[in-house]
Amino acid sequence: MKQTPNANPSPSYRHRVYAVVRQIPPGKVATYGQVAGLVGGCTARMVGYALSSLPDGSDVPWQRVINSQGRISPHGYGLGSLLQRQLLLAEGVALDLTGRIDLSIFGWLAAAR
DNA sequence: CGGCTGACTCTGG
DNA sequence: TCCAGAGCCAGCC
Repeated sequence: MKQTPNANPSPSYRHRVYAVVRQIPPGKVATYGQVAGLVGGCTARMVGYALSSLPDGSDVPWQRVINSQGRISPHGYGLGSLLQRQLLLAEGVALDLTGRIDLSIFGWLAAAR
């Protein structure tokens, strides 16, 4: 089936974000801004809020979504960020000692400024 | 219907 | 490199 990311009428804005995030290949990471751009007509914040409202048991690799700085935001009492880091390492994504990811290498669209 | 919160991003110091 | 403030929209109480 053809995936029409931004041309797919979703019941909710969040579902549309999930569709894009779900297209992120393993071992790669995308920024909120990138996802927002793919979704179209939305800001990076909307993506973050959508993921924050992520339903339980969803197949959305939210862990592959990070901020523009290539870093993990301190979400969920700080426990979620730790979990995300572990998941990324398990995916093969190398994290810097400071917790930074090289978007020019692991970035899905390699949006290195 | 009104108000608050939130996994962001940018610019300046 | 780190800190602070402002702009933004959607969802929930």
